[in-house]
Amino acid sequence: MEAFDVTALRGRGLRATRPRLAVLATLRRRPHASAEEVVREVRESLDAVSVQAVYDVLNALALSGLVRRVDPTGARAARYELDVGDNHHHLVCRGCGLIVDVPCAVGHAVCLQPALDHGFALAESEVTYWGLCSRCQTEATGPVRVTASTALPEGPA
Amino acid sequence: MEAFDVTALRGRGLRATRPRLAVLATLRRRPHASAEEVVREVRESLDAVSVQAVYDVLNALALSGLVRRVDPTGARAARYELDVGDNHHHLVCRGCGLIVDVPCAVGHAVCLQPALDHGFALAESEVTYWGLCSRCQTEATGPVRVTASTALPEGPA
DNA sequence: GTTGCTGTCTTGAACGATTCCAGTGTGGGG
DNA sequence: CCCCACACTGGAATCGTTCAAGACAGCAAC
Repeated sequence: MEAFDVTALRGRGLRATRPRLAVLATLRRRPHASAEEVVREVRESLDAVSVQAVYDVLNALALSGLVRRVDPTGARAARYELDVGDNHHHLVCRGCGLIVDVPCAVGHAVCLQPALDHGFALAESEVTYWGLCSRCQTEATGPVRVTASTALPEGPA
Repeated sequence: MEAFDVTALRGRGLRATRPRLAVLATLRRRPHASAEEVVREVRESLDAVSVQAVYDVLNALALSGLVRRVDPTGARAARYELDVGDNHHHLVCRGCGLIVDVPCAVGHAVCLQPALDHGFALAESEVTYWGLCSRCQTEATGPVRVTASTALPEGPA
């Protein structure tokens, strides 16, 4: 695991430093961690790591494609996950902010091709499903954080 | 237009105030405006409107479903648009941040249903297409703001 | 038209996530 | 093993957004 990360980093021309390896290990353990969570977790294995170092590491890893940055509309802080290259999508709970991975719904490129491309060179498409997780459904008292448009009754999306 | 907005506001139990009407007019003229742009534009028709008033208005309108808040991963500031209820998607330029509306690509509910719902009660799905707009494709010198994962070669999304 | 209540706007300050800067250190190719 | 470019540290700044308290103004009732 360690060795794997070391080669992954070197393969992209990045040095294999302790903070970087710790960040990768953290994201493997906890996908969708916020920068703050990463800092907390990394500090449990390494004595002193600055917040800025973590941001720097996350940016460097995101730039090199090892890490994917996700920030759902309305979330306070960005989340990070290892970029495993499967281009999965996310299911986000409007109640508690829980993020769950879901594989591509359809298995073909239909989601990648918008009806009109307006002259864009398309690189990627990203799908976010919004809803309420099972726990927030039962606890109607959960913190409700309505951020964007309200519920959609049915139909095409 | 004015009258239409007035009834729309009152219909949701909101007062029809000048700042609110001005914000709605601004968003009709410029979809995907940031809060700052809205402030600037609104101040051209109204003498004095505070930044906080605009944020308050945008939040109130978003909560009532008249306005949709969009913030693409990596964007500094959130964007706002009138919620016309057609649940369209967005095409975002990685170069300059330009946002363009696209109708739902497929016209059926395939995008709304992830393969696994993990017990979630789904409310909505949101698709963001990433790429380079035609201008940024020609100007290779444009500001490149890589934020999340890097380009995806092909295949399912 | 006037009055009064309540929801809105204003001013001013705070907050949290992220970034910038300058200096120190350390990984790893030579 | 040595050196230096790349990484990390600490501190401060920035930027979008929100909070709080008080002044103001829609609009419903009279």
